Amino acid sequence: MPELPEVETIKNELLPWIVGQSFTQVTIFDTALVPDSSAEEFRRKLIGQTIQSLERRGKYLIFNLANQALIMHFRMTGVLLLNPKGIDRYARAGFHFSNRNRLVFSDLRRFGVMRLVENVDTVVGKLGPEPLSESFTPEVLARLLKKHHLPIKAALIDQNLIAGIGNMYADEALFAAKIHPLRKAGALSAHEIQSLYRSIREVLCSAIGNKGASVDTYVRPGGQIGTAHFHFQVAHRGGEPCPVCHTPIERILVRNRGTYFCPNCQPVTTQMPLLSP
DNA sequence: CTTGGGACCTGGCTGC
DNA sequence: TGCAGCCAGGTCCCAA
Repeated sequence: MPELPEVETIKNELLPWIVGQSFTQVTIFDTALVPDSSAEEFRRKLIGQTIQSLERRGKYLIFNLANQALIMHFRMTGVLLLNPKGIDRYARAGFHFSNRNRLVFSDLRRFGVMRLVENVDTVVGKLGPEPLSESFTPEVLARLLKKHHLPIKAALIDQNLIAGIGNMYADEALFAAKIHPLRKAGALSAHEIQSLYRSIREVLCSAIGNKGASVDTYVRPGGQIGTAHFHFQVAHRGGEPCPVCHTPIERILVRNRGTYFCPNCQPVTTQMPLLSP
């Protein structure tokens, strides 16, 4: 499932191929992909436009055009393939560019969405801060979590609080910070928030370094897998021994989302600091 | 306002 | 062997 590291990888690897190019041909195979307009209108508006720049905001990929932006969201199973050999059965849209490169949006579960907007804020305006930006500090994180009573796991994946963290990286960050996923967001200590802040940034940076996690259908634009999932400590590892203490990793539901954690390393209650004898 | 739960979608897996 | 039923999860929508 493309979360921040996966979309960041897609952006980075696509950038040299399509920035400065214009759309010469657009084909929509699945009209559900463009909920805001007809396929024909979408096609007509896009053809001839030049891509000025490519950026990521949260889990959104933004193609900046002259006076508009094409915004894609991959949801769970969407992928962008650069010059694929053939068209697979899950292809939802195809793009041709002036330099003869092709891009195919493929999406098994059909949750992915593309929008063409004048103002990107109509789509990404309510997103919380970018966790890897300079302006995201432990103080900002503390302020965001302060007044909330929801489980910290639910807070981390709420895009309006912090942008880009999804189910698997939330579990990884909480494990690294030794925080139980059901702890109340507003009840974390200053020390725990410091630790969580560092863990979020380390987990995301490391995943970007590994070009994302290919746990579902995610592959990079060239078709190669990302390797971040090989380094997962708890995510999708229910029943396996914790890499730190060997306690079996548990799976619970938090807000109806599968949540993996180590019951020993991430205790429900805050541990009192040990006093030396 | 905040929080929680279901819907959407389809392939893969489990169990009868 | 066949197939019903459940599960995966990002976001939207609605209810409490």
